[in-house]
Amino acid sequence: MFDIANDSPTGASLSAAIAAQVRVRRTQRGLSAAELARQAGLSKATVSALEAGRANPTVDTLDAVALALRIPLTDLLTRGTDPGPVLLRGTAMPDEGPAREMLRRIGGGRSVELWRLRLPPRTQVDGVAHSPGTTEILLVADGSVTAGPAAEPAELSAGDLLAFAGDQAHLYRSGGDPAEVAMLIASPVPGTS
Amino acid sequence: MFDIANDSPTGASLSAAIAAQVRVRRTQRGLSAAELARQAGLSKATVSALEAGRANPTVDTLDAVALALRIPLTDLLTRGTDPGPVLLRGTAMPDEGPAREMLRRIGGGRSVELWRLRLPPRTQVDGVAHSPGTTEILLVADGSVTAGPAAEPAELSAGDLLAFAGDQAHLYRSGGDPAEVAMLIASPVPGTS
DNA sequence: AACATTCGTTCACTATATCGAACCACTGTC
DNA sequence: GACAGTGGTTCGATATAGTGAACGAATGTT
Repeated sequence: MFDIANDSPTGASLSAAIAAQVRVRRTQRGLSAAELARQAGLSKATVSALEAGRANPTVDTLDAVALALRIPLTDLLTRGTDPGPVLLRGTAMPDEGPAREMLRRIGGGRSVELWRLRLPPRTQVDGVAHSPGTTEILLVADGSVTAGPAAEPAELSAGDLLAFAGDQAHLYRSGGDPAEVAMLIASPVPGTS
Repeated sequence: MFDIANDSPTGASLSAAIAAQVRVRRTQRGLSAAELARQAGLSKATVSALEAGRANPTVDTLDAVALALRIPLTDLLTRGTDPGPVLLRGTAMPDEGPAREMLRRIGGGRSVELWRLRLPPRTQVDGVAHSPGTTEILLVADGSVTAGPAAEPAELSAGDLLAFAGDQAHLYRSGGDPAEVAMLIASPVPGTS
């Protein structure tokens, strides 16, 4: 069965992520912790605990911090994601009721390209390795293809979905029939870091 | 001057926004408040207060709720819904040779989520309006669906691709057969400008 | 040198977010 | 009817997030 990777593993790592975010964005802005506390209308103790990762702040305090840092609230909650490939077969979902499940979130600062790839029978296309951090997502619309990292390609048929890191050698190869694939390339924008 | 538009106008409305989000996403998932509390490991009182908009939850509780709802934590904090319809219909590819064609490029500074949506026959799911600037891309893997902006949905069948602005009311509705849709949500990261 | 600021942490106290239980409304089921 | 189960709200009790003050350490000022 498919264990869909949720990027929220533990609550503990959440406060750690918040701590890192706050500290980074604060120093980026050239603020001292005391000054941040002042501008946010919080006590120094709160900010100190926040950045030490031993806090479980309320949304109000987080909002105050975000406002003082001039960043959107959600930016403080982005956790580091370093996923492996996601392979989703056509029948992976449970049977009952309507279902909507997130398979993967790709961090901010991305440029997204949407491609459509058509392969005549028995054709192979070698994908160029993109810049580090690039994620490719394939959705097989018709036919069947062998695609993915060159080291470990996957057999896909219509309805299958594959997400993998695009910063390595990869390929798309059709079988006996023509194949159509929707491809999405999410690459990091070089400037945001 | 550049006052970075924080999507948190007032601190008070924040809890209201969270309340609305939680309630909508919960009913969408067909959960009762009691069941949500159970799955999230919270007390019914907490969930009740949350949905009543008279709570200032900690990130841990919010995270628990988001996890139980199978949605990213930040989705509970998004607020503001603006229109701006854009529709792109993926049609047939040319016939000869291998082809790789870029259909659309979405500007940088995006966060990308990959979802899978499964619809039993004759089922409608109302999509929650995402933050402004969000783009949704649907690829119908199986069956046929009527999807898109609520004001102007499109008829899609297997292999069809639809991209539209997700920051408005939208829907996914299946016909007589069950449908499977891969859904991609590209949302702007407001910190980058 | 002594003094004044500012920074960041730690501590007891207060405010409050969460819990557990009680409660009422509603829906079956016998 | 009585009864058991679920859903949602309200209310004290409790755990804890936040505060305010004190502290040592740096740094600058006279």
